[in-house]
Amino acid sequence: MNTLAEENYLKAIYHLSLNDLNVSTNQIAAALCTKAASVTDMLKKLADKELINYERYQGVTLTAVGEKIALQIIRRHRLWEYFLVEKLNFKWDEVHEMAEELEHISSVELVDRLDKFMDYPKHDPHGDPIPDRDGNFKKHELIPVASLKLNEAGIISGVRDHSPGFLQYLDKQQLIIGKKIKITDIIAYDNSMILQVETIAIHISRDVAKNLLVAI
Amino acid sequence: MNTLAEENYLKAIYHLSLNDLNVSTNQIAAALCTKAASVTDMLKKLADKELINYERYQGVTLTAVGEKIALQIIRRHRLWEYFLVEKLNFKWDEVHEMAEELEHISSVELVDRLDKFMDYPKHDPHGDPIPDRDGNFKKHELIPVASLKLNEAGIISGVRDHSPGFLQYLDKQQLIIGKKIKITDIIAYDNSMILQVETIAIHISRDVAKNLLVAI
DNA sequence: CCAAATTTTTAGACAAGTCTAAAAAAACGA
DNA sequence: TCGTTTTTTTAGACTTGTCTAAAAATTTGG
Ligand SMILES: [Mn+2]
Ligand SMILES: [Mn+2]
Ligand SMILES: [Mn+2]
Ligand SMILES: [Mn+2]
Repeated sequence: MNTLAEENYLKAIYHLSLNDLNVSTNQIAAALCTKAASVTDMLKKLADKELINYERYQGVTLTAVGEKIALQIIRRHRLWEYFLVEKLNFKWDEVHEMAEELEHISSVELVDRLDKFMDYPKHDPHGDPIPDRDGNFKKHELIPVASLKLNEAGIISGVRDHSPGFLQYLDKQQLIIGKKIKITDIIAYDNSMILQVETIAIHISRDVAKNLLVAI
Repeated sequence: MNTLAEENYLKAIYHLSLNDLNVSTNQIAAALCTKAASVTDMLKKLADKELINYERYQGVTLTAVGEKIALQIIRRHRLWEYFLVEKLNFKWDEVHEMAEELEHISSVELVDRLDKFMDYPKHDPHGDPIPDRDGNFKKHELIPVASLKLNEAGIISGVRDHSPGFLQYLDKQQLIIGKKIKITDIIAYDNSMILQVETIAIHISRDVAKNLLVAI
């Protein structure tokens, strides 16, 4: 239906739209590791297909149709990640690149059966919500650990940084999705924090605290 | 590593090599639904990469490296087909097109884990052998039902025609992989046959008998 | 064995997606 | 406000893979 390149553009625009209402050419180029000139070319094609709203120099938004397609691709990506972790026993830092390929497998029936096979998971291994076949999902309100106050508690529910390095670090520290944490100290000097996780105390930097998300 | 188009050419050449030692340009064009001129172009590229042995007008054979790649793709195709049937409950006539896409997912680790997850199946849903990670497989000697004589028996173990229509027909007639059959009559007029399958007698045409394979 | 039919290759073109370099528009800032 | 910087678009080129039409090589059969 759409080419692999088109799907990647739509997905990138969707993700960027979560932070900025209007997405710029340069933002897209950075997200896809391509050049602004290439992006402009593709934006014209996507606009012709009415998947995005685009006026020269004005940035873009997804149309309803474009957003629906983006959500289908994100659904596939997250379901495959869940499959790789839960069924094939990959670690959560190993699955993204494979999912980047698998998300382009086109069969709708396949992804629906995969969803059923895994009993309709609501979140991927990184805590991100999995849209249902109609593109609907509940966006849970998560906050960074960095914004918790002393003695406040939360349940680890997501990450802002999806890089393997960060995920591996969290794994090693036992900072895993679902675990309950509590802020037992905040070091004023560098804003680093000490968390109580089950019976252990863990010291994390401000950078880590900003990229680790909890539900409260 | 190799492009999608290159992988499809190598796979096609491999399959055609099973019937003819030297594979012709036109055979490849027919197999891939493309034109002879396009095939010639691609053969030059594959020869440059030393994946095929090619001299103008002489047809092609796979090099050892080319064959290894072809077998990896066939391994992926058949493992995914097995997954789709055994885990996602697709029917054997529904899986080929999806496997045509899935076979190009590049991760070696993924396919090895999938293999393990399914407990190392030896044959795909159509009875075709699944190469192991090194490309090795046992080629069982199958013969068409058409070459059986009166009162000879065999176990349904494969098909020569993989089209959905043929597979659906076999399903409906209960002519399923693993079932034991015995020739109880051969009608001289049109060479059609009557098979005993468990408690029922089934009348099949010569065409069907030629495309249904048994182990004896 | 040679003319005709068939197969294969070459030549030239096109679409998708990318790039660099340069021009145009927009945004910034003194 | 107006010159400078940044962003975006255009222009032109390249790669991959495809096509049609025509030329060249091979095969076939009388
Ligand atoms: Mn991912
Ligand atoms: Mn994820
Ligand atoms: Mn198949
Ligand atoms: Mn098969």
